[in-house]
Amino acid sequence: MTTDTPTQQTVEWLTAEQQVHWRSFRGGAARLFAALEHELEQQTGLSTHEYEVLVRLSETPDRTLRMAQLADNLAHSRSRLTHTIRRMEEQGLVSRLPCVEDARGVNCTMTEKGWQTLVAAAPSHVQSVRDHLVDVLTPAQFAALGDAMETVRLHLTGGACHVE
Amino acid sequence: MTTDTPTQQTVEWLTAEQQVHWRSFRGGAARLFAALEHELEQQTGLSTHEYEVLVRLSETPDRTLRMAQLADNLAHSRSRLTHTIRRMEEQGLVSRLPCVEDARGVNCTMTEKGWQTLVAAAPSHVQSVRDHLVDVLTPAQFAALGDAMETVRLHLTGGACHVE
DNA sequence: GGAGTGTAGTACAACTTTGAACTAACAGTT
DNA sequence: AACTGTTAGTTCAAAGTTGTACTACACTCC
Repeated sequence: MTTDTPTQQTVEWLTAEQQVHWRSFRGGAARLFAALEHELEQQTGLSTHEYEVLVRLSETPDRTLRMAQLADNLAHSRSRLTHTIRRMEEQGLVSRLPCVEDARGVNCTMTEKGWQTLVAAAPSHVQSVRDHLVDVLTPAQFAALGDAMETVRLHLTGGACHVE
Repeated sequence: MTTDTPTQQTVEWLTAEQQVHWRSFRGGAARLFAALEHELEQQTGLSTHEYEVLVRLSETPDRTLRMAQLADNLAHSRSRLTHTIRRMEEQGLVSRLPCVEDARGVNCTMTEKGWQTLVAAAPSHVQSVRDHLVDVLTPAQFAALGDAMETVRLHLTGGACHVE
């Protein structure tokens, strides 16, 4: 959009250059995530959300996380996570158990099938990430991308939530 | 996930450093887009998709685009765009007219109300983008981000679709 | 030990997105 | 003109997502 709105008070518009960068970012990210989603779905039947759930669980000592931790890590709403985990439970990838320390809580554990599914899916997903992102950029570019987005993330989460 | 899969053939895993960058990127981008979506929704009632539709239309001489062009620009599926435009038409933001040159086609035009809606929404959205992205980074960082994602985008679209 | 407040997770209903199937129209061939 | 293949856009049903409301438990502090 290019317009002069003379009555605007304090908004500082983006420069033409900034607009170009912003669009590249938005468009590139959207297409990248869509491509990764599609390839993972085709090759393994998993959505990237399900894949990420498995990854998080796989990184804990007992392959278990509380629902809320999982939701925070993934930046998903509680409601959305409940649905995702229910579906994954139906597929036998995870199982839910009441939490002993806090009777309100629910522990979500990765099953052996979930683990096998992740091990089977990881190579092709990693390859996709390489193909469309990592290997397309120079190492310095990729590092700069990561650093910049880490700054953005920290700013958004108020410095908390170092996990994701 | 950290595992050694001895039987894997040719997959090159990400280094620890690359994994960190990849997660920062994924997590930062997800949170950023979610935040922008929320703020735009709260402040104007528009979704970012609807906003983007209006932006694209506003940039053409006659505030009109074919459905397919719109879908390509936004990297949305045809089906999704049909739904979005139907909803926007119900709100009076756009209108659809059969295309004269190609009787299969449909021209989507921005109404005056659509234009006014965009003009009213733009300042706060621009401010959000500044607050959470542009002003959080150094100009060099932001430019590098844009350049990197442009490279990613071009790679994904095979160099075509310069518009987005 | 009971009231009030906050947190964990689920259920529900409305809405959005997806992918496949479908209709209509163009374009090239013979 | 009929035949084939392609493109434009919509429709349909299934699946996913959202926000709110709800239940259950925990924490505090009087």
